[in-house]
Amino acid sequence: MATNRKIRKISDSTIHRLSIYYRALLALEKEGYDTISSKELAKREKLTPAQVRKDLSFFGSFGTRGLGYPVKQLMQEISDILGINRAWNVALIGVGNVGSALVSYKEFAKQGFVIRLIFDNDQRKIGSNHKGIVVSDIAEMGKLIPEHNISIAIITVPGSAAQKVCDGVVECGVRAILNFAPINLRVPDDVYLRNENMAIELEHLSFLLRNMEFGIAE
Amino acid sequence: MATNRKIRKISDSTIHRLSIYYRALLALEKEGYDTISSKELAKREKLTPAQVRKDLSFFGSFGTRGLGYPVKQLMQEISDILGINRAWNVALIGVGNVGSALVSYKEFAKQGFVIRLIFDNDQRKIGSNHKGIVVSDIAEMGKLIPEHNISIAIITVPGSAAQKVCDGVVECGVRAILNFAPINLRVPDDVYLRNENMAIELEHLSFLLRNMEFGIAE
DNA sequence: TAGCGATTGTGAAACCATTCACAAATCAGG
DNA sequence: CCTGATTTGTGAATGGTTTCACAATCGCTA
Ligand SMILES: NC(=O)c1ccc[n+]([C@@H]2O[C@H](COP(=O)([O-])OP(=O)(O)OC[C@H]3O[C@@H](n4cnc5c(N)ncnc54)[C@H](O)[C@@H]3O)[C@@H](O)[C@H]2O)c1
Ligand SMILES: NC(=O)c1ccc[n+]([C@@H]2O[C@H](COP(=O)([O-])OP(=O)(O)OC[C@H]3O[C@@H](n4cnc5c(N)ncnc54)[C@H](O)[C@@H]3O)[C@@H](O)[C@H]2O)c1
Repeated sequence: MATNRKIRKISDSTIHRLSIYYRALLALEKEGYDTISSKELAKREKLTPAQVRKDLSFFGSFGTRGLGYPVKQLMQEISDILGINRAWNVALIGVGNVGSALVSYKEFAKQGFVIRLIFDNDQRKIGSNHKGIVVSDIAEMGKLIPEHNISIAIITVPGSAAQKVCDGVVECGVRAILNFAPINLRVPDDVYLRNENMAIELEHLSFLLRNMEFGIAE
Repeated sequence: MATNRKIRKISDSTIHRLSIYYRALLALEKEGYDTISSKELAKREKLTPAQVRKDLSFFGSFGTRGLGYPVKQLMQEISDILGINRAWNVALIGVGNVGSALVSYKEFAKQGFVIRLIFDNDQRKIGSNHKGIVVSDIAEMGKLIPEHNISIAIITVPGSAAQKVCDGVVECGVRAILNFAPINLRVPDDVYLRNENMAIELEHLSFLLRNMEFGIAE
């Protein structure tokens, strides 16, 4: 099992690529592959075979020399590693444009990320029903989050409210946050924070376009 | 000027941090700061002073020794570098849950990313009005995208349609794509592609939570 | 205008991630 | 059961990014 292996430090890029491998394997399984070599997997995802092997080797030896990796088994291993072989209870705070889109996205639940609670501070929204979930008052967070065993909070409130909301969910014992507000949230060291910042991605594209003509991007 | 400097290769991380510096400077300006030291800027964004200085030094010498960086001027320099000192015409393809959220987000336009065209292939949506923009038939892309001088395409169609849509916008001459579909798009080498994959971020959090108990994350 | 304290800008060092290269292992076919 | 073709798993080499450390520079004050 990959779970009780002693691991020192896995880089963010490796974790990111594990997600990519998982998606590739899903497709390969559908296409009827039983095994896949690092060479072919790498080709599909525009990576190198060595990188695929090195990434996987941090967690164990899942392949068969001369043959490759068994597709189904490797999927199982990666979902063990990523922790997506189980359900996580998720709370979403701020059911506006982005929040509504996320709530109605069925793939998350299929993947094990189940939105159990929705919070807002707008009286017109509190009590309304979103895909079967009644929107709760943000003031109820302290009671409801521990009750529902929430592991992950998704923050989709305006930037001006995000830090306060973040402090609130941390206070409730949530240790993992996905933040959509375009600000740098301050969290304690033992809380995991990931940011989804669409403006930064657009700015990156803008940089690339802007500098194309100067020959920066090789 | 930062624009006509000879630059070899700037790392993705540096570009990402430039966006972060820009946001920090916006806040600092509001708070009334005239100058800011790399030390304080780093502290605010949980980075190191050396990193701030090194990042900026790739593009020029914007600071004053003994004093720090002039806030307003540095903002100007960074927006020159990132190319956000101008407007970019953007097309959005797929006006579903995510697409609608993006269209109604006013901050993008304020930042210079102006959505000029919206495409869909759903007859019920074509012709409807989203924030003043009439949704066009995807079949019109070849005509409208060149006409409107579109630089960036945002793809918010289901994964199954994304590659085809992507090929279409590339065909129209678009060189920068922001993709929300959870698949690895294939684009020619001279097309810039950035992915916004929310599931991968959730999986990263799941990994961290999953492995917390085994002492991986130091 | 000289001296002090602060802070930049930048080579060099340290660190981390990726790629290389090959021994070890397995499969398949006779 | 042996042989050749294949592919893994992994130390070592390479390449890239971050941090260190300090000379150079500037503002300020007297
Ligand atoms: N809409 C987009 O396309 C987009 C793009 C990039 C980033 N973002 C960011 O995502 C976040 C959400 O954007 P949006 O467009 O959905 O905004 P929105 O205004 O549509 O929704 C925000 C929601 O949060 C609620 N809210 C506000 N303060 C709250 C508080 N203190 N406690 C609980 N709920 C509160 C509001 O009632 C509202 O329902 C913002 O930070 C925005 O900057 C949005
Ligand atoms: N909704 C979310 O919260 C969420 C989260 C993560 C990822 N995503 C991804 O973002 C993308 C969009 O998600 P969504 O929830 O907005 O989906 P959606 O079904 O609500 O919207 C998709 C839109 O694309 C249009 N479309 C479909 N095929 C098209 C084609 N060939 N040409 C033009 N338009 C076409 C549809 O008519 C629809 O309007 C998907 O790839 C999804 O996987 C969504």
